[in-house]
Amino acid sequence: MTSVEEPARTGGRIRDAARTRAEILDVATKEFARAGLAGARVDEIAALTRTTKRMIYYYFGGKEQLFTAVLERAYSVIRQAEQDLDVEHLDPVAAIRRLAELTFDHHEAHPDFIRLVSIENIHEAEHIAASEQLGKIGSPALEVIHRILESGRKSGLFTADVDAVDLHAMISSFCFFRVANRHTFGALFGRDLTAPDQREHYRAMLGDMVIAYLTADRTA
Amino acid sequence: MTSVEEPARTGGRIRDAARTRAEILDVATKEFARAGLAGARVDEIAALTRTTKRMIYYYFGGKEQLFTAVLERAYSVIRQAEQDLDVEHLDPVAAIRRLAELTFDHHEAHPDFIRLVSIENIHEAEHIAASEQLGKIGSPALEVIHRILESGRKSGLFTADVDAVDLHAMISSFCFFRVANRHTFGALFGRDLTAPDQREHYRAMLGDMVIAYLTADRTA
DNA sequence: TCACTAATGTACGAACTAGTACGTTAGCTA
DNA sequence: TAGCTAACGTACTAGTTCGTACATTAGTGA
Repeated sequence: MTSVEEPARTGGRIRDAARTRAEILDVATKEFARAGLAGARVDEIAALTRTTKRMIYYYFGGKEQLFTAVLERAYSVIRQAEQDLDVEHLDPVAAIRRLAELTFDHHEAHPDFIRLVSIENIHEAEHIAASEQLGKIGSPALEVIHRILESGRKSGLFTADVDAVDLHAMISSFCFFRVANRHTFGALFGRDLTAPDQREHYRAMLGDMVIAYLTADRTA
Repeated sequence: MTSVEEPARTGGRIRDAARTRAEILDVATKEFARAGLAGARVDEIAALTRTTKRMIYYYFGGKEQLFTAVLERAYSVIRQAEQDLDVEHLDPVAAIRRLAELTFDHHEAHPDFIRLVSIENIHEAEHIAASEQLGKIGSPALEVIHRILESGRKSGLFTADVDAVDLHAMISSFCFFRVANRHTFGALFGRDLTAPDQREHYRAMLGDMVIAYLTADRTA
């Protein structure tokens, strides 16, 4: 998610509002993810950019607004990935599995996003609530899930009476926990949930779990 | 988890090491859960007790050690609940469901514990790692799960080739996410995962999910 | 009952930290 | 090319925050 590419610096002061803003966001993302909202230091964020603290206040207004901007950009990444997903050509079982894997892959690839969301939950989602961009926009994945569920039930494949939001929660919980809680889980049980050689194991486990739930024999 | 009962104060200074220590722990638990390690204030914790900041340093040494002590006590609660669980008389399916419900109930009843664990993960479990009491002690639930899985597989009921730690992760992820991420989930999707009238719905969903996974038809 | 120590209280300081007042300049536009 | 403004830098402050030096006393054991 690094947005700043060119370190082009010719000597004198360079002016590039977009680049300065993006660089602050990049650094702030790492810093907030590392230390939390209260733990992150505005001075430290500024020091890690090419510019000064003054610019953080100039572009974002303050520490909290900067955090909100960081969150907004982090959420836009997964939303884009969900939007780019194409599962219309797949059968319901394969489609759900594909969608679950998308969440699995995204969360694994973006641990900073996971940390930011954890931190935002400590703050009871007040920044999301205050954000025009993030408030109750839902997720592109929800509509996709909804359509797959419809089709799966119609064909008799899916027996579960579950709605899209709950299924999304089920998928997210597994993917989120695996990344977010890997430290305490590893420290307590001696197992690294994100060990590379176990990746396929957990990826398959997620799919198996969701499909088993959706297709379970419910005649008993 | 409140340990301090008697506010007995006769006028002069009262000395009760155990009570003072416990009161600090009670207040610190709430404060750390509310604001995180960096966000919590030692002065604020002290102000909410009957004693002074000096006592925090006297009994715990510092802010970080106090946080570790808070974590240790919080973990001891769920460990005790797991130890008290008796599922030996149940069939494997009922036993697993009962165990999952125990985690579900505990996490719902102890949101502060969930927040503390989230916070500890932001700090990459460094306090657990440094704690003699918490380092790799595992969980009483693991042995229970192990025995149930053995028995379920032997009887042919369970088809899944899963080990106790992974199943524990599956159960925990659902229960943990539901409480830890309820704020962002609610803000984004407009659904309160911890709404009291949905409690039984999610409790059943967890059990259905785990049992479906364990008993799925894997002949195909 | 006397002395000793664990337990407690007070007051303070050094370092940090978010935010801002004020000054400067690059680069665009008329 | 003159001047205007968005973009940027410096230096500072008011308030906070962790931690501690020092003083005090309740309760216990000899």
